[in-house]
Amino acid sequence: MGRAPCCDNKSGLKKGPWTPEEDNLLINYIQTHGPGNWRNLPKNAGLQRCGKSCRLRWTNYLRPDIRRGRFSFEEEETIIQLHSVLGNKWSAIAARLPGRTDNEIKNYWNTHIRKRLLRMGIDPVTHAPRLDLLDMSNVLRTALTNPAFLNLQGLFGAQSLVNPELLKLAATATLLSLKNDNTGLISQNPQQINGIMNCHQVQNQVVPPEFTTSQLQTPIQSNNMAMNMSSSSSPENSNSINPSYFGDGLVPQQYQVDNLQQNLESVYQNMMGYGSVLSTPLSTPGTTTLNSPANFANSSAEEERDTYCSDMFKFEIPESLDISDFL
DNA sequence: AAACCGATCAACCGCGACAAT
DNA sequence: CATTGTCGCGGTTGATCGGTT
Repeated sequence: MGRAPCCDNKSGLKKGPWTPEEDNLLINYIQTHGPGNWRNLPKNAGLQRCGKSCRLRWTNYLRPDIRRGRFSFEEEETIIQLHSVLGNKWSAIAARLPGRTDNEIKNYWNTHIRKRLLRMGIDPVTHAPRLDLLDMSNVLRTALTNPAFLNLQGLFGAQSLVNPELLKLAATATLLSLKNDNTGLISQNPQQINGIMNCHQVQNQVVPPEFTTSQLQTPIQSNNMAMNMSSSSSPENSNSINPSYFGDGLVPQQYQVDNLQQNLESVYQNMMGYGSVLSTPLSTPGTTTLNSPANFANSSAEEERDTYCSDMFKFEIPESLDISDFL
């Protein structure tokens, strides 16, 4: 089955990095005879290499039309767009990027673009949002406990990649969690929380009146629960939410926080459309936790490209979630 | 100064596709 | 049709380098 390896560890065949002398031999031979017949080329050119190694060296490094240097924004955008369509078809992608080799693109993807997409919450395999609700809650919690860290306008702001629905669910879950914890963080940080809940409203200018159940096919829908939390809370019970939160009032009088949190997760999974990213088999394993505090603290020059790339992954569902009365 | 660590990228390896015989 | 040989692709490795401790 198949063929015998081209480079069968024959004695005398060199491996490893190419020397300038070897490069010159290969270049001179190909300039004279042209590429092709890679199996016989090294013998004819006087190289102690296998044909495969020669072909690789030529196509990936010595070819005169190879374009060296940093990838431009346009090239990077092209790579991402093509990858979303073609997947790991590096040669097909390279065919659309003059002067770039498949190996170069593959390396650049794995060392730069892939990491950037992960940092942006985009699964580099599926090109779909990869938001971990629980991690999001951790981020928000960290923001509340460390206001100096809080730059949510930038975090979720004008170039946000995060589905605003999802963001608000995460924020809500966090707030509910904090409320449940009786940490006092909510009452201590009303401005920050308002910032969390309103930051997307600011950026989108257009804000639908409420988060309607028609947008969600979720367990919450069966409870007739809308996510509009603009009504007043039930001060007498810190673990309950006033029924008026849930829209048409067909919900139980006391909707426990635990149930709401469960439903939030269900909403999240349904909104994502392809199951939870917590368990999606297509998600890249071993990846950096999305939007972890460390990642934000370590913003670097590459963040410029985060902004640049973000337009390709924007969502279009601006919503607000007024929780002012909930505080 | 040395050790360590992560990032980068050239090069290798195995395999599938396909052409030639 | 089966076998063999070549090419090219995609995944992976490992050497090197720069930054950090």
